[in-house]
Amino acid sequence: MTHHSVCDDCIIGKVTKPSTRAERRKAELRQEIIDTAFVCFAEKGYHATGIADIAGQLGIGHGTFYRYFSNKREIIDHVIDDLAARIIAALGTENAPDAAATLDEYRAQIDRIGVALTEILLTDRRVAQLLLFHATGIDDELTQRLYGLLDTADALTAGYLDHGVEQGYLRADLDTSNTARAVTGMLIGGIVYSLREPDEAAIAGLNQAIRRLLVDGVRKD
Amino acid sequence: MTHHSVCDDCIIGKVTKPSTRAERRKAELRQEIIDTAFVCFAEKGYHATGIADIAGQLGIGHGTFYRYFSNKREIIDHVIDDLAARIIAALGTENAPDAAATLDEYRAQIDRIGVALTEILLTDRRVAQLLLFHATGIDDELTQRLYGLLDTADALTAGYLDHGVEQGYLRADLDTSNTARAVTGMLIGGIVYSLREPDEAAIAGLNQAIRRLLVDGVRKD
Amino acid sequence: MTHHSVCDDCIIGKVTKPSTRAERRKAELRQEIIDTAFVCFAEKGYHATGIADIAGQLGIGHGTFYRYFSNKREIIDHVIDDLAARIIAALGTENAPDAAATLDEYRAQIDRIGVALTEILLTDRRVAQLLLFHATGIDDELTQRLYGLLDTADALTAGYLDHGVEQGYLRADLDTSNTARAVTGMLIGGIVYSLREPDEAAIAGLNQAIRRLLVDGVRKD
Amino acid sequence: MTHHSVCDDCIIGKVTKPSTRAERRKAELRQEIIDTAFVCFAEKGYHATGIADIAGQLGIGHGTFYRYFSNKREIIDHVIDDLAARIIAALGTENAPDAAATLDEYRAQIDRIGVALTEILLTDRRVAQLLLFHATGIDDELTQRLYGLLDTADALTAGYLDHGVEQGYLRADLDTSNTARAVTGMLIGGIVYSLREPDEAAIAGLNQAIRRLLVDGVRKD
DNA sequence: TATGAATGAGAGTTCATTCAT
DNA sequence: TATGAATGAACTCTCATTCAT
Repeated sequence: MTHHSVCDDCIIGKVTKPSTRAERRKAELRQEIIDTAFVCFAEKGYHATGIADIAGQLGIGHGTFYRYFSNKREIIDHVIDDLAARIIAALGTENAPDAAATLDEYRAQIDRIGVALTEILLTDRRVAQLLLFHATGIDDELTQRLYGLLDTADALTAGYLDHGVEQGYLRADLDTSNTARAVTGMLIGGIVYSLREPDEAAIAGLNQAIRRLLVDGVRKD
Repeated sequence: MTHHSVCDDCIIGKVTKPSTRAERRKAELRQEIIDTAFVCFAEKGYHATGIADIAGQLGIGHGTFYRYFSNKREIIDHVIDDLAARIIAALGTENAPDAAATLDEYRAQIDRIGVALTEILLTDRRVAQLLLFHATGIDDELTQRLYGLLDTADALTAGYLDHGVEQGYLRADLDTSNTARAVTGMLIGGIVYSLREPDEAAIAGLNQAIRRLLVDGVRKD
Repeated sequence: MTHHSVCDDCIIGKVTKPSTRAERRKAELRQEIIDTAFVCFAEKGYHATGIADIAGQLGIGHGTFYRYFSNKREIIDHVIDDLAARIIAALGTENAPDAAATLDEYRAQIDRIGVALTEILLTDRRVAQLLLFHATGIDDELTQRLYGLLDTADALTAGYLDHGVEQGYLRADLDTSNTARAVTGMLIGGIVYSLREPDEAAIAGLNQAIRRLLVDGVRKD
Repeated sequence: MTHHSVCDDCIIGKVTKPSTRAERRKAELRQEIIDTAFVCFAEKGYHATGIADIAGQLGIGHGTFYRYFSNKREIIDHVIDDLAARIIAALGTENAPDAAATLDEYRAQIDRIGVALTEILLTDRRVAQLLLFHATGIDDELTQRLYGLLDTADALTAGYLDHGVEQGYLRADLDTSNTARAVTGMLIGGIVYSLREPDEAAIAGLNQAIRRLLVDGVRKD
């Protein structure tokens, strides 16, 4: 009854030939359902969204939904999976944690990550909308998965910090994992702020403050 | 249809005489309903909680609920109001932003605030549980109110920072409002972490990292 | 999850005062639902009957049904219970197995029982309709209960036979329990026949044949 | 809308040439569908069995079903037809009603019939399972067909009795048709008993009692 | 011809809300 | 004033049937 053995036909490495046209169409529709569900959940919330809404939006009969997913509950897992994959893909491309060798390079790298994150989330704010507002509190299991995403983010950040410590441009006694958690908190805070405040200048200001806090701290000297 | 003209008999300044005993009893029951709703919402979530659950828990008929509140929707407003008041009360008591005159005193103050916050949220984790997991995504209006709470927190934090800048122990060019937002993010991140991780030592570690980041920054020198 | 602890407010011995009027009305409605369900199930069958049919027939909202029974499945148990009680009441009244002391009296008693049975089932053929046609094959558990009714009937008949053996007007080596089973079979066969053939004379003919078979056997001499 | 013009390619007298191979294959599959439907209906009941179950069990697409039968409803007719044919075949082979010339031969014949019946129904209890539990109450029309089977059984039994009367070893004034109905009732009662009670000795006991009742009656002398 | 993807009528069930008592 | 019986809109899910491939 565990929902997590989800990715039968997941994201990466699909070297398998597109197979028959029927199978391709099936996979397509399946994906379309996930995408539409994502939109509905993000905009109206999980509870306010009925299967009929998703199906109607897509222009399919609502019975069809159940040919692809056996549950309303099941689909949000797939939606979340997709989002996680999307985010990781967006972040992971060009910013390996070992790319920075000096504090200045580190600063530049942080800038790039900030821009990338902002990009994703301004491009489609529904991503954050769903993850932060509508995916919470549905289920213990789903909550655990969200925690897992958080852990991933923490680990990612910690990787950058660890590298900085190794390279010597970050404090040697830095508690990297806890600091990473704090940083993730700031980032998510920034994302929430971006959700309310569409003004890019304002967002840039907050990004700046976060970077500054992260790099220099608030101490005067 | 706006829900916000809520506070007929709100939090502060209830100088109005206790009036008749009947009226007092009524106010009491009203409060009990709010408290019970808080517990139910926090534990099972808003959607999974029925009016009948709240009433049953309290031992009143569920029709009675509608003599005190006209909506299921309405009550969560009051629950949130109560929580906000509780948190502000807990924070505001002894820690005026102007209490710190030096960096050391500031550091000490931050410690006290951290302890106070931890206190509230470890004492009754349902507070955070509700605010962060179950109050989100119910409603646009409620979301706006949560944003309002966030703003309050930001403003509070900004007050401390402004004071520090004025006193000269914080950087003069500090962007206090954006930095405050970043700090609030860290705090909430910490709270979320506390929710999953009941080990007090771990929480203390994260608190420490947050304080350190806030005061010293991550830079080596 | 066993359905059988059914009779909270069952059939016999209701010495408990009718209590409040509200409670009486509630019990009444409950009974009306059972009766209406009986009618619907008997006429259209269990599967073809929707909760909405029962409620509509009764003129209540279909949500109301669920205030009295938690399941569609649950109500047929109560319907069957009621029928069993009705039948037993109808049979048991005046025909104790020890009422017959001679073969002639036995013959007369059998006549009376036959008449009583015919009475019940001609009065409301839906009873047999439901038990024989629509209650079968719904559920393993329900099937077991029907078997139980059959056993009761067998035991009842066996009682009469045992008494006859004791009194000496029936064969001493009679296998009373198996013969009772055979007799029950004949009776049920007769009931089925009555269901199709409303002509009372025809039914009387079959009754006669059954009695004759039972008392004299088919042997010429 | 009458379902009864069923037997396009029925049971008996299929002298029609086997025609093309394709046609033969078609008839085969058609029969396989009927057989599989029989198994499913008998085991899970008509309502609990989906077309997809039958098709899946057989390994064909469930769309294919509709190339052979136009209805879910239609197929049970064919299933019943098949069963009737099977039973009649099993009974009719060697036990012509005119085979018995004396009471002793009659007794022996009854034994043989009892054995044959038991044989059929113990060999595949699903036959009785379906006929007695799952075919009832589906439809008025189907009920009529079951009644027809019953009539056949009655007529068959009546034939034996008539013959006995003619031969003079049965009572001259015997109401053969009604007695036959009673006998059929006993037989069906016995079958039901066999369904619950797999112990062969118990079944033999009941068979014995039925035969005794039939031949000697319960009268002491 | 065989298939299974698509469909939607319709089922059972829940629960916020009303209102007579 | 407090109650809980009554309600029905709304929801999730099933499955017999159709039809393009």
